[in-house]
Amino acid sequence: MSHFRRSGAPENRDSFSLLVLNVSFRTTADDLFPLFDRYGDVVDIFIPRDRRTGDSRGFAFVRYNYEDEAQKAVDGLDGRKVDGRVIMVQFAKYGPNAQKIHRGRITEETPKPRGHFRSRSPRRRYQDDYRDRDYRRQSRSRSRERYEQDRYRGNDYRRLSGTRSISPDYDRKHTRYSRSPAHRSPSHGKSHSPRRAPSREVTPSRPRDGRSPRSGHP
DNA sequence: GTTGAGCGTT
Repeated sequence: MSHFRRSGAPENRDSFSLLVLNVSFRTTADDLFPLFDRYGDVVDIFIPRDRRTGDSRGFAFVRYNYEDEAQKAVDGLDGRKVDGRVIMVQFAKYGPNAQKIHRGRITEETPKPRGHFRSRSPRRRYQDDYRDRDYRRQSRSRSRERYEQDRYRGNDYRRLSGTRSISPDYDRKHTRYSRSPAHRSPSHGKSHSPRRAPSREVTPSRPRDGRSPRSGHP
């Protein structure tokens, strides 16, 4: 049978995705590739990462062309120790594979009893927030090839987040005011008051200013 | 430097 396998084949909707859980936060796709590739042809490996920190979330997705290979990987890599942590490999349930998800609820064939859904993680909540308003800024000029290369090549996703500061304004202000002691007397900070003479003798015992000594405080 | 149930992107 000369049947060339092509992406999107009717036999396989897209590809069988495997969900790898319990993986270390430092584990990258490159680390999982050689492990999963040994059991079959890995189409692609994707590891969801946080957009803020850029760190992995602790799980990865591995795509196989055939279910046989995927099953083999599950049986061989499930329970295997990777990066010092025991990973759990199982078939992905949700995602592009299902393609029939309705707001977290699977409207497609659900092998699981209805009425019961696993609760979501609190970490996913913030992701939904920025995800609705940040994806639009992404440039579509990128090609898929470039994405793959970047993904496999970029082992240092966290490096970019390392140069991040708490706040750009904070640094500027801090540098500006760093020249003079920030902890000054409260009266100096309110020297803007016209009724008081700045940079002068602060001795209240001098009525020469024509000001009462008690006018310093309400 | 940290954490640990879960289901994903161009």
